[in-house]
Amino acid sequence: MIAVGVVIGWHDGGVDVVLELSAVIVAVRNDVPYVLTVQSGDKPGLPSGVFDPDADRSLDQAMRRWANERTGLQLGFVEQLYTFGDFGRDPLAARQGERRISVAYLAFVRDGEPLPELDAMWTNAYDLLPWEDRRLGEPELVSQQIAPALASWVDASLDRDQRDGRALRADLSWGLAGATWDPVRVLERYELLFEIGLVGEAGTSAAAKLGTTATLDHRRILASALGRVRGKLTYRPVVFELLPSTFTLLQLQRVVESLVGEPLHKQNFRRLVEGGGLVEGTAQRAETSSGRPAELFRFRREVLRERPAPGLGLPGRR
Amino acid sequence: MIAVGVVIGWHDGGVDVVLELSAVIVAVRNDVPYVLTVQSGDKPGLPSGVFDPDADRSLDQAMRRWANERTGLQLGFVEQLYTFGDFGRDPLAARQGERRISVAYLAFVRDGEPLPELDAMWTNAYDLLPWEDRRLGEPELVSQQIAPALASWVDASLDRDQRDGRALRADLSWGLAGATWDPVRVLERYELLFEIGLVGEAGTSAAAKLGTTATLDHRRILASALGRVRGKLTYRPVVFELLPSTFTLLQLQRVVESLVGEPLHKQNFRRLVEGGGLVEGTAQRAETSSGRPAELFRFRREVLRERPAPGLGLPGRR
DNA sequence: GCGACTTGTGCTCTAAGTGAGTATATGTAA
DNA sequence: TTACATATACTCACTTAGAGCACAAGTCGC
Repeated sequence: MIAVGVVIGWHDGGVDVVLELSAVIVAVRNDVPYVLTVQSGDKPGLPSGVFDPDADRSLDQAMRRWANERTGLQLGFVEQLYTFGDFGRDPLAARQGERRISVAYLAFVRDGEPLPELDAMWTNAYDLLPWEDRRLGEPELVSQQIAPALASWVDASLDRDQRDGRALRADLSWGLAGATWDPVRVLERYELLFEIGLVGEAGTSAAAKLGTTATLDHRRILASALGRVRGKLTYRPVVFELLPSTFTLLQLQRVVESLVGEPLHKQNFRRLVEGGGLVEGTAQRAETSSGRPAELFRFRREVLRERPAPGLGLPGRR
Repeated sequence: MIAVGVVIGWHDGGVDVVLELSAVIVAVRNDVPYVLTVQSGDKPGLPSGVFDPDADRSLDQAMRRWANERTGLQLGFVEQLYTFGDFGRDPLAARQGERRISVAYLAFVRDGEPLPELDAMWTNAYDLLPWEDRRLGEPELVSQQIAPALASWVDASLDRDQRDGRALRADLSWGLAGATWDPVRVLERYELLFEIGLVGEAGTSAAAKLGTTATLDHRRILASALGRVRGKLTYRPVVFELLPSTFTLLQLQRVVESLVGEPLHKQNFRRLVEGGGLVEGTAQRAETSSGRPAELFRFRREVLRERPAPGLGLPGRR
């Protein structure tokens, strides 16, 4: 038996286990959250590769090195997301008798980083998950396609119990029937769409596939990542890893909005951010095209010392 | 080459990769948070085992099945925690040319579940992490051993920058110098203790080893788990997975306190929990030994529909 | 039966935080 | 100079959180 690449896993009658790393690398530019993707066959996918135990002392380190080698990017914030190991997540590998277990990572790079080489490119995260962008209000595809599909899925229940369960899930994750839309529940929403066959990955040949279909379960991984980012924003000052060292408050707000997918109240956002001690003004002003020029701010590291969970406890919408 | 057990990983000049699962199984009884441990040599460790790709379709499922086979327990809430893969986390395996990657899970079982068979036993989580229990105020070992050790570690810095960095880390994670103690930062605290050699796992032969030493990095895993539990409590109604179907508000409060490691304000706790619609009274009262008998409450499932993040947004201490 | 004690439960008061605006400042472009 | 656009200050009503008082309803010892 000869190892091809790094064959990890060998098991009597059964399948091999291969451990790989996947990365959701995020950058924001012009109010658009981008994810680094590579072309994988005819579909986009996340950069991923087999973990080499000889090269790295830790998974985090493996992540950084490998991302750098592969794309030339210098990662800022890096955090492990989740380990995906469902049977069937990689049918191709399965056919070759492999079980691919993927440790997914979330990473940020600042706008302005050199463009990645190779076949990698930046893809608008909302091309992949269009229903998550509500900055201009609820997108049409929610009311026109998703809501009706959810309704008929609920109706197709076999009994009362199942019906209640389905209705609850649908309402909760999509903020229907009086429930509040929770920006964080990205994964729940994706999984529901998967279940009712509205995304290409589900294998349904229906015409109504929402968003750009990605390889394997990479959109699911992206959904986890987006949910994590949205949650993290509120209790850790991670946005600043996406911004240049100085920025205007509106810039900051736009980046947050692009990630959260909802518009924020400008004055209150400013109050939270300034009052919360997250930023401090430099005396400089930004050069501007129209309107009153804004002051440039910088992140205040000291805030970490003062407050237990210094995030942008998001102000209400609008 | 013959597989012994499940050899996962085979690689030219290098080490094999073995994927395993570890479980932090939590139950609360008599105001004590217990963790299921197995004896591993002379030290306690978390139950863990190699992942068998042939047996299970998903890691979660593998977790449940395997925990049930191994301990006879029926798990309630189950959640993936983190994947640990640092070089050196399992020196024994390393000597045999293996790299053991462990996917750690957090799980709850209700008090009253049959005691596990085999060599498994319930261990007080605060025997392993004694500095995390502040229900009776800050434990002595913090002021007597940890704080001084941290201080001299800070003093031993090479330059100003390092000193500032160390001081910040110490203050933040331990709530010193005006910072607030954050119950969630369990992992940060453990890692700091590890770094300054106050825990047995660090290999230091010093007399001042705090808490019961566990095998490998299992205490680190436990620390992640405890941090996760504490965080989760505030925004998801997970405590109820640890309680019987009906309970008094004080019982509920005690369970929360035991996990959070801090005393809570009784009246405000009640207000939060009742006012937040998390529970509803049954008309029954609990049989009591002394004092006015309390009403029995049950968890209100409907709260999920009403509020976006129904946790016990902990009331202030005391 | 009565008071001491224990636990449960209702309510108040204050400070701080949030949502939603109005008003004013300070720039650019026609 | 006016129209416009953005930045920034400030207000006000309302909700939530921290802290504590007061009273209710049991048990226990005498």
